[in-house]
Amino acid sequence: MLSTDTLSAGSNVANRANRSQITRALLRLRELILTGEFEAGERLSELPLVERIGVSRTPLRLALAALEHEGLLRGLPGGGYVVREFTQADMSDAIELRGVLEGTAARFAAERGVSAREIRSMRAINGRIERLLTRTDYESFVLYMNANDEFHAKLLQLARSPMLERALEGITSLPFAGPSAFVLTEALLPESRTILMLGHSHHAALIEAIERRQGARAESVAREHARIAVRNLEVVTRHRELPAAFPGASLIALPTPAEREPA
Amino acid sequence: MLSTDTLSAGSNVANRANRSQITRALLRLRELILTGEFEAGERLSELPLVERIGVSRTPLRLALAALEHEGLLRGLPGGGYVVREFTQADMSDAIELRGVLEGTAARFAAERGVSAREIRSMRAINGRIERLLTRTDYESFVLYMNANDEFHAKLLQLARSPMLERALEGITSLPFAGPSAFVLTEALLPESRTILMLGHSHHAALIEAIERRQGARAESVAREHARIAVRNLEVVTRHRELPAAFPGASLIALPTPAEREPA
DNA sequence: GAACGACGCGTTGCATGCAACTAGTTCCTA
DNA sequence: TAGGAACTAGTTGCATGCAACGCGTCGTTC
Repeated sequence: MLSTDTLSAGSNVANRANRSQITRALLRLRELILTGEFEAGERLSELPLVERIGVSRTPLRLALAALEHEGLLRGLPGGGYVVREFTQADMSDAIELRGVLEGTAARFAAERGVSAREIRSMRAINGRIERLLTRTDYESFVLYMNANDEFHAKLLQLARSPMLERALEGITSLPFAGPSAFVLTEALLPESRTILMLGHSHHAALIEAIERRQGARAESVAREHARIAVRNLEVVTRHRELPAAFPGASLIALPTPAEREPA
Repeated sequence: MLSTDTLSAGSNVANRANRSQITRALLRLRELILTGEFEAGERLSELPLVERIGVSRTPLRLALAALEHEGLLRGLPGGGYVVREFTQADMSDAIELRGVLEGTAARFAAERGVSAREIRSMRAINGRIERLLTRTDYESFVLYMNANDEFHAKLLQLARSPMLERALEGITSLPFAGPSAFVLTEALLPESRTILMLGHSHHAALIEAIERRQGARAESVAREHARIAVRNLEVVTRHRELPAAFPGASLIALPTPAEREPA
């Protein structure tokens, strides 16, 4: 097809940068899904996507399969994929599961022991978070998100368990289940500072529990910490008029049970 | 390739039965890996596999990608796949994680409530398990495995959480992490009956806790239940001369002396 | 003798053509 | 008029050819 000519100059460069057409298709597809470009439940046919994304069917199919494994798509029995939709119960369960797994990470870290150096590193990240709490501009929220993600990544690392990393990755790959999924939405709420400070104190308790090798405490604190996100989810879904909502908000299914399919 | 002619008659029949060449390749590859046909760490090149399995490269690649998501293969940075190897720590962590997630399933079931009918159904399965414990023939062990798998599947179902199902599936897809992974190995041990009876009593406690809506108890019983498998793993790896060992035993990496840590 | 460059082989990534299947529609027949 | 059969459009499944890449080897040159 001729239109690839116009793309190829750019795409071949991005090609090497992105490593492959598969990656390119994966990133673009994920972006399209998460920005609500497709209806929840809409069928994704290959040929239209080929035109839209600019890769051929082979890498596109691999990307679609990857997104199915990731949970954003659902395969149809007769072939083909549809955009998966999530109920609010799905979302809050996913967040609760993140809490369970992060709780296990915290428990492992406490039980297996971490060096004083690593404790200091955690405290340093949490100190950065604390300083960011006093600022209310948009950029500080972005910096907060980064620091928060860093804290959670570091916690996972302290558990020293590749299997746990894999399991947690399977959950946080869902757009609404990550540790910072609701931070930017939260910024719009009046009580946001209170919530963020609560999170900060959870972090501090988590560090202390790990340092003192209190596994059960570390686990339960991490679980409660995740439930902040459950509360945010409930707030956001109650005010569906909020502008940007949150990543993957377009995938939420209408809560009416009558809408459920007979199959 | 000409040899497809000889295969096509048979494979086309199996084709429809297996639903697709991808499924065919997936099942065959998994079988080859788990029976130890490949070395742990061995590179799997596509062309030799095409000859060996009898499907073309396209569905084979899809199957390889699926096995990577499943965790049995590891993708190389330059392309291609190698058979993943697991340390004993990986295996025991995976089992512990199954306990954590099954514990969450048990807690959800207790917190959300299950009908008396479902409690009876669980008791019925556990009753079948109890009756099978008195028999020591091979076939009874197979029946035991089926009933045990059924019990664990039912437990997961009672949690009523698709997200939890997905997360648990990600763990139990590893061959050594499933609830019945070590049953057949265990049959060879002198203390097997004692172990199986312990498992049975765990099941009974689990049912009772769910019935009484004791979430914390249900969770901790399920965790402890999974640790039976950790103990079995330790026994088996200590006696590496055991014949069939367990599914995926060929994937275990030899522990480097540095990894033997003070208990 | 050592180092560097070119060539060849094996490998994966990708694009595309063809076949099979599904669903919807129209037309024919009872 | 109602039911069924055939046709058509759209879709995915699959096989294969080609190109690019990495790597080892061999030859040449300094």
